[in-house]
Amino acid sequence: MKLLGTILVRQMGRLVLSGVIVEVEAYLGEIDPASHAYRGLTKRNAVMYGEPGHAYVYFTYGFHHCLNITTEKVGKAGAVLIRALQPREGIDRMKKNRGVNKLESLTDGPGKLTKALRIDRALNGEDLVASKKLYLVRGSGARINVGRSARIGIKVGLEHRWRYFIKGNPYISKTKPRSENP
DNA sequence: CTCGTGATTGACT
DNA sequence: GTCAATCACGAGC
Repeated sequence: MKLLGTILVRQMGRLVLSGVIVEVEAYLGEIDPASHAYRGLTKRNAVMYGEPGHAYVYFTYGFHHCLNITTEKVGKAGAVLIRALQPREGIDRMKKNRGVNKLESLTDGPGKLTKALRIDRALNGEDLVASKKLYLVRGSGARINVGRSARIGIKVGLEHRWRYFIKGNPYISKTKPRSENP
C-alpha cells in the first residue's frame, strides 16, 4: 500500500499536527461485505463514490470518528481506513487532545488518531490534495517492511487480508483481528 | 499480563 | 428497533 510511510498533516491556523501513516486497511464496495458501500450508495458513504484522494470521515459506536481516504474513480466505491499514525509534529498538543501521556498510545487506533488530530465530520469530503486543513505529504521514500493480515473489528469479509502495516513499528494498533467465530 | 464489557450517537432496515 | 471499520477500564489470572 503506497500510503504507508506517507505523512498526514492536520493544520489549524498556526497549529500543525502530523504523523506518519503506519497502518491501513482497504475497503472496496460491492464485492466487500465489510464495506459501508456493500449495499450500495447511501447518504453516509456518498464520499466513497466520489473522487479519489478525498477524506471519508464517519462516526461510529457513539464515540469515535474514523478517517478514510478514497481511492477509486468517481462512481466506484473504495477507500482506505487509516488505522494508525506515528506522531511527528505537535505531539504535546496531541497528548492534550487525547488526555494521555504515552507516546505509543497516542495514535495507535482509528478512533484515537482522529481524536488526537481533531478530525470530525466537518472534514468529511475534504480534498486531501487541495486542502489546507488536512492533507498528505509524500514520505521520505525510505524502504519499509510491509506486513499484512486480516482486517480488524469486522465480522464479515475476513477472507480478504487487506490490512497493511509497517512491520515492527511500535505505533501500529495492538488489537487483533477476530479469527474465530463465537 | 489478558479478557470481558459498558458507553452512546447516528444511520440503516 | 438494531447494530456498528472502537476505546477505556476493571476483574481475574
